[in-house]
Amino acid sequence: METKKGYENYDKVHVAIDCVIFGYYERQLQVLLIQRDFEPVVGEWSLIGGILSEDEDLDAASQRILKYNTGLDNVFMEHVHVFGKVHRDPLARVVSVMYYALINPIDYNHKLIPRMGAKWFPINNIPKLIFDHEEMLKMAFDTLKKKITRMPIGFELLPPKFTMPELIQLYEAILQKSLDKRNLSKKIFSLKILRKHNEKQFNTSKKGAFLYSFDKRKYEALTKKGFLFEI
Amino acid sequence: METKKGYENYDKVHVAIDCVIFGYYERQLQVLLIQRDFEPVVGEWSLIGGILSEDEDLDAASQRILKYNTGLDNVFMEHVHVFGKVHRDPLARVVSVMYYALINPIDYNHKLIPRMGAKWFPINNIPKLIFDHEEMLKMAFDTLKKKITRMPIGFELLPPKFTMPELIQLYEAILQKSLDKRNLSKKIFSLKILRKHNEKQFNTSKKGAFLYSFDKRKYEALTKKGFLFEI
DNA sequence: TCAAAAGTGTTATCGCTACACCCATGC
DNA sequence: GCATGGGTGTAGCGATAACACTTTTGA
Repeated sequence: METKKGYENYDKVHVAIDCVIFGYYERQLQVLLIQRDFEPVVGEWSLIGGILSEDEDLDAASQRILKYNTGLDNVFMEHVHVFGKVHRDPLARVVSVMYYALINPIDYNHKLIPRMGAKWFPINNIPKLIFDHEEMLKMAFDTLKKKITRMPIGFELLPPKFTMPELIQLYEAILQKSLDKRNLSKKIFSLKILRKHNEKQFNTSKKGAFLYSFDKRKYEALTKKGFLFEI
Repeated sequence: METKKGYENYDKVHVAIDCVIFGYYERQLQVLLIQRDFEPVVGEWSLIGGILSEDEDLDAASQRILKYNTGLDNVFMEHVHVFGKVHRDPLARVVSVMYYALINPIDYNHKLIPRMGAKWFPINNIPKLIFDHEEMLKMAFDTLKKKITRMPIGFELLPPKFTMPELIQLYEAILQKSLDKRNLSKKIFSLKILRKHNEKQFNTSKKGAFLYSFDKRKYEALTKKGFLFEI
């Protein structure tokens, strides 16, 4: 800390939290965005964000901001990067801590209260964003893609019960390429983190597809061992 | 940003940069630490750190802090995580942005000016550290281990010319296990990012080992393609 | 009976791992 | 000539990727 007694002579800055909130519905990966209602960029779209309070843990702030904007808590959320250019926000010096979050549609259909014009946009049709938010989104999306090829975090984006074709379609939506359903389902099954139910879903086919749910305990046992796979 | 005009009503906090600086000498991975000279933890060891100025880019601050403490610039440095618990520093509210840096011994032997009792510690013999710095170090070390199994960043820790046995020994020091020299050298050679020199180094053997240097251009071409390998 | 999606196994290839001997040199 | 570390090739195995047909059922 160089050669000072305490921090009185050092600057303070605003610390923002910006969240790239991913959701999955209509067979597309979507991102929740909000329309700014204050200067200098009224009406433009931005990531969901907020400012850290002095008496608030950083992780608590990210949960608070997510809850305020979506009504959800206990959401999968992970820090990705920090953005700290001096003039990245023209209003003030703001260092932004960027997270991404994964939300599943059942939860948000029931509980989500979109505030201040929050709206879902498909990942391939994102409007112009303020500041460096496009860079943030790109980085978060890259992180999600990289991560999902190594760990089965996709479940966070699906409802509690889902079918194998849905899971595969989700992976295709995220990785933006088609995947071999035999190989992928084999790989997922081999992890033994799914519980098969004796129900079928008939939304998309006459034959119907079996429903599965995600066994969080087995999953956590795996990740503790540092288990990885690759698509 | 919730529903405010500007940021006047929001808190500001100190933003610190803390660097886990890795070096490699005496066949061991080492970490540069510093002895605090101010309250409340005078005499205890800490990571190299400093406070962000209001008119300074975050990345510039990390470079400044590294240069101030080691005399080096143009160093490989990467953000890992942010630590933001309210009371992590008992003196003040400080959000800390943690980086790790890789330094090679030729550079620091020539230029390093250890300040304020900065000292290298072998990774397996780290003293008690202040605040959450042990957690930071653990996370940085884990990140380094994970990263080096996928990308050949090890060169950053070696002098410009190095031998294959040195490179292998470095990997063993980082991953803390012995590796098959045939398989590892094969893998490195297959990347074609090394230039072989017509000189040998006789430090450690009578036969002598060929010197190589790292072809940064070819390496960057690879990483742009997102190339990965695994040890 | 046809259309549309679900479900399921096998084979070939590739990459990784494991493993041991000769080489060059200084002493 | 011997001790020391440097340098190199191969074979077996496991994992991945490629690939197509049968099942179910509603219309």
